Amino acid sequence: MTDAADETADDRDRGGARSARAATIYDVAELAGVSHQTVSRLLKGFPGIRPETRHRVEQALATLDYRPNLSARSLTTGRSHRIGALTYEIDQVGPSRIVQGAAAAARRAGYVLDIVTLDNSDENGIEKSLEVVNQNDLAGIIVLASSEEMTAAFRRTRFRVPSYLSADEDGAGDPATAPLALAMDDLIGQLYDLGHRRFHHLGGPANWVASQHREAYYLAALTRRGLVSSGTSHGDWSSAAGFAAASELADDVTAIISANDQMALGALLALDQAGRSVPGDVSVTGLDDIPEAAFYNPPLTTIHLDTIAQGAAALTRLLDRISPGEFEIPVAPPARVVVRSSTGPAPGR
Amino acid sequence: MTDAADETADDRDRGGARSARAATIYDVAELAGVSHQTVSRLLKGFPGIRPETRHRVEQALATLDYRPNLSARSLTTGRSHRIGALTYEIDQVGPSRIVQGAAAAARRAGYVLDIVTLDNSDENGIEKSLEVVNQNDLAGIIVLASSEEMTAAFRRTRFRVPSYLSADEDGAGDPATAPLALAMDDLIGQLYDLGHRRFHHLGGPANWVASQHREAYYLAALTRRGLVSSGTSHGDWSSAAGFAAASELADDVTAIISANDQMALGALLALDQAGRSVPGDVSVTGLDDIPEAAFYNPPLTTIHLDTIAQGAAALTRLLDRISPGEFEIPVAPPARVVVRSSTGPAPGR
DNA sequence: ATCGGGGATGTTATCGGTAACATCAGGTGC
DNA sequence: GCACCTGATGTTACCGATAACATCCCCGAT
Repeated sequence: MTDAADETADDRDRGGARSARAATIYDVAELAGVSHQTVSRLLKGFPGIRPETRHRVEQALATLDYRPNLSARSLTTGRSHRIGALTYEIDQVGPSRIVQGAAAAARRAGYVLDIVTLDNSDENGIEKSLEVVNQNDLAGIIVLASSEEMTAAFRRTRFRVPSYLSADEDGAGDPATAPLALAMDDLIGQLYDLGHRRFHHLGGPANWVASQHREAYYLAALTRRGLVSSGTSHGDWSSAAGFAAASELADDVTAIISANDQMALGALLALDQAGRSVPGDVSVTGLDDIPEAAFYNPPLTTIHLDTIAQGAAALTRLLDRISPGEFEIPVAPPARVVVRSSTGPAPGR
Repeated sequence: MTDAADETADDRDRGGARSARAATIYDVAELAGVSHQTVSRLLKGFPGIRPETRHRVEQALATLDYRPNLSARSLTTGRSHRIGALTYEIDQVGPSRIVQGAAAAARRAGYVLDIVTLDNSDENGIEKSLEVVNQNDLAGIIVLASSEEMTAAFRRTRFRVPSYLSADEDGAGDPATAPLALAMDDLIGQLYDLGHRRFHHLGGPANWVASQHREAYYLAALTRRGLVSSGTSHGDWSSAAGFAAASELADDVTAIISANDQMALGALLALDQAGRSVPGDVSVTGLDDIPEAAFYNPPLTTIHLDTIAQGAAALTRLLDRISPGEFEIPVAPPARVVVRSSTGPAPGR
């Protein structure tokens, strides 16, 4: 017996309880003494209905506790209100907040998200998952976190509904214009001004679009200052990966730029165990600004991203594709550097 | 323009592309020269079809790339394959993994999860959300993280489909038998053996069922040993709350038992800033064993919970209610104590 | 040769909505 | 006073599947 699955006996009784059969517009029509079409019209907000008739129908609606049958509705209208969302690793804080934002945006627009989590370990999971979402009758398909493989599979697949491939939390990937690139440049610039010259990057998985963008921004910011990166270690976004990477760091590196906060946490611990002080000997930065980052020890300097807003924006773009012009695409606040205590002057300055 | 919403021009082209109209069983039937019913039978695995006919139909199926219209199917069968899931705060690691487990279990059984995230700030959000899920035609409704208010609202509501109220990650709440209670007793016992006598609890929100259970287990474990708790500080599961609570801790407390790992992280930082060493002066424990907990500084002693399995188990119980006997309810591995470096002998021992 | 039976397949009704068209009553114009 | 228009409402068809019932055909038993 599992904890989560547990319940009181009371629950059990209530859980099974339910009304016999849901009322249809025909039931309502009969009770109100009108035709089912009149009911349908009223439900759709059609204006030309006599006040008295309207009242009778509304009464009947309430009496029978009418709820529309969505299957029937989407059968006739030919469009459902479900959106298929593909994502990796929903338990990672970044992606999960993106999903949260997307789900909220969908709900506001009267849609629901059908979330399909991809299993990292499954080789042909992508194709299979794309197949699954494509089978169901969806209003649209959105990919919220993408790898190279995902991108390729997505391009190959012919979807029968509008689809949208979000480039993860990073964006266009253009180091000159992407908001995150600007923030990254700002971050590197601040460290440069503090005297740092040897930088190392803790990247995400090499095949993730987000990793690629983040690394590109990092490299661009270095190049702009005439610096060459000490190297990039690719991890899997986990603290364990950050720990491992930081354990075998070159001695001359004074600044570690991590592609997310969790890996930075691992790096923090590895450095501490190696007897190197942060920020005395090495400065460490994160990316995302998850809520915990402010409570790492030392509190983490990072780049704040509004992932919820990004998820909402991505979903709204899909909605715009489903019914153009109907939705206003929100502008997310730009990424910004948050300076805390994990960064400081380069040693010897 | 938001990062997440961004894409290459290439995406844009493909995104809009889609086939004109999906093939129906009638299209397939016509192409194969049979009746639509024959197609339907074949799709349902009806055995009595001549091999030659079967072949023709399968050919047509493939040619037209047939996909069933789920709306039509659930309209006739009278049952959908969507499950409404209500949860708080999907960005918290614990709940989000529960959702992940539930979603995976649902998908395996051929259902999809329609996730509704409750807004904490919204006072009557619960009623409204219950209303929303109850409106849609769902196969079942599950509540994955519950507060007292949620529990009450759930009991008041008359659902038209099977419903299930998971008692969050904790379970029955019986301090004598719940697996988590056993682990908590083990944890307290180990600290007791290390000489700790003054314990303080960092609890979750007072109205959360999970908080109540966790605190009850904590108190029961103390009582069993003739101890009295120094007190409970109720936080909102966040590191910030843990930080605040630990900042005003009584001097004689030597062990802080947090109800989740994030709050423990906050406590760790607060103690460090107050000049109290962990575990030299104070021992700190978490709960959940999120992946990052092993990389806190010091690495956190905590109770490992398989939240993904719990989510799957909870969902399977709902499925069992939807179609009894068809699903096997998995048994999740029990909770267990994971000793790391944030705990040690009480000072002066 | 005829009838019965059962396997393979076809026909029709149905689910609960929406859309298109039909009807009906009352008021207006001439 | 009658044709006509229009606003309110009713009727019918249809979406794409499944279920129930009907039919057809072939084969063996009598």
